[in-house]
Amino acid sequence: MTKILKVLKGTKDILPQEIDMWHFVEKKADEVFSKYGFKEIRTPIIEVTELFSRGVGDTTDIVNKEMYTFEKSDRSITLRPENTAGVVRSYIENGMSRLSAPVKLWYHGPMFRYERPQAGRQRQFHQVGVEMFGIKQPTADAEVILMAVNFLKSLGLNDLDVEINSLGCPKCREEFKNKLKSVLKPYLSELCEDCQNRYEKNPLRLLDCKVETCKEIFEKPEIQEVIHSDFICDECAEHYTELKLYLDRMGVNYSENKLLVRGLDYYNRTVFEIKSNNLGSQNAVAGGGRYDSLVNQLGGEPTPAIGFAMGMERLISLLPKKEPKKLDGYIVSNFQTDAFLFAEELRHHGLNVEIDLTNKKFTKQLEKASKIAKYAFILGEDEILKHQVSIKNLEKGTQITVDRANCIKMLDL
RNA sequence: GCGCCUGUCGUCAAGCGGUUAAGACCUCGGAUUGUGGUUCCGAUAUGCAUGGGUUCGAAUCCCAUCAGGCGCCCCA
Repeated sequence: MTKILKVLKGTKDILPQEIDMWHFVEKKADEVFSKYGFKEIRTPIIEVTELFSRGVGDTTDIVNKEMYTFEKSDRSITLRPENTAGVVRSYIENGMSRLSAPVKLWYHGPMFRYERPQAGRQRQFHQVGVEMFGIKQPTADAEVILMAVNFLKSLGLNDLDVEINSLGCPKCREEFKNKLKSVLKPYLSELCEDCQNRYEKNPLRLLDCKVETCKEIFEKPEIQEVIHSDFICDECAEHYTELKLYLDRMGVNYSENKLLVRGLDYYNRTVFEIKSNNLGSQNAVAGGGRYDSLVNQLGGEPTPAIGFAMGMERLISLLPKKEPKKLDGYIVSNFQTDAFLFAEELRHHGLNVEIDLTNKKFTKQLEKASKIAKYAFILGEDEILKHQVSIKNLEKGTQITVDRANCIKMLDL
């Protein structure tokens, strides 16, 4: 037997019966984000590898071990693992810094990360996200978080937890890193291998570790003291306080999580995550934050920016299932030419209509109609002779016979 | 990369060393020569992921391979 080919590990077909959910989320994103003045942008799925190693940061797992990278005529090309870097590239390349700030962009599309798939995690997955450029004030942070919450609400997702944190700026972060390193130093040999690595490369991410022995060490009072110390500088603290003030006034429920550290190197100051309790271990539906140095780092004028991304698969898995849409009409007839012509006429008037292509028996055609359509349009011998059509409401079982010419007028049924 | 679990029809499954490999849904055909969605009848796996082994006998036990799922890590 010929071998059956299957989808690649970690990828999935989005089948017709679930496509309505995707359209729903995309439409809501457009609706809600447009209300805040965001415009959609579509950037390529492939970019030069350097964009991600420079943009996302080469100490991150994403860049280190999760990228789909290949060589093509001497260039190293990568399937985008996230879209902030791509949007920033486009912002710079298209001179959007000359536009009046803020520049507000949103996107949706597939991303690729080479990881072991599990619940809520695929190798090809889809994100919907936003980026806002040019505003350094915490009003931008507040608007973006507020919009994220409102978008989720518009989908019917109300009971999600919003967590926020401030990572400070490069200056205060450096100080914090050093403090953390010095207090952890005595325990260095007891930490897990990953943590020992992180200790050198990115101490902030130590706090994310889930290994029990590491967690225990982090519980020690002198370490807790550093973790919970308000290390951020006055300016950063003011920014953070103002953000919280806005969120309070806007009625956004949130909790502060000092351990919330993003795995992407480009974040500074505000970071946030939105989590659900109904997702299993991959419980973040949204993650985002401020990245004030990224534009400059990628060769643009220094431009403050903030954004977030949401996992579409995770969002959709939280939504109630939608019933598949039914066809407006199904033509039931053994006169195929007439059926064709009449179906076309109905289609020209905007209806979704199918006809039987195999000339099945009347009862079979009606049975099919009842399964997939709201109305059966019956064209039998009588109707053909009199230029009529019998319209049967398949839910109620009622039926009327009318002139075919009039039928069009009555189609607001 | 590491741990755990699982592979029986298109789908969901029963099966626990000897069965004709249940059942349900879907699909198709018929009862019903112009009235469906409720009813009734019938069809559909020489086959239990693949390859070895144990046994008189394997879907059932063992090993390997492959595939899928879940968890760690990380993230959306």
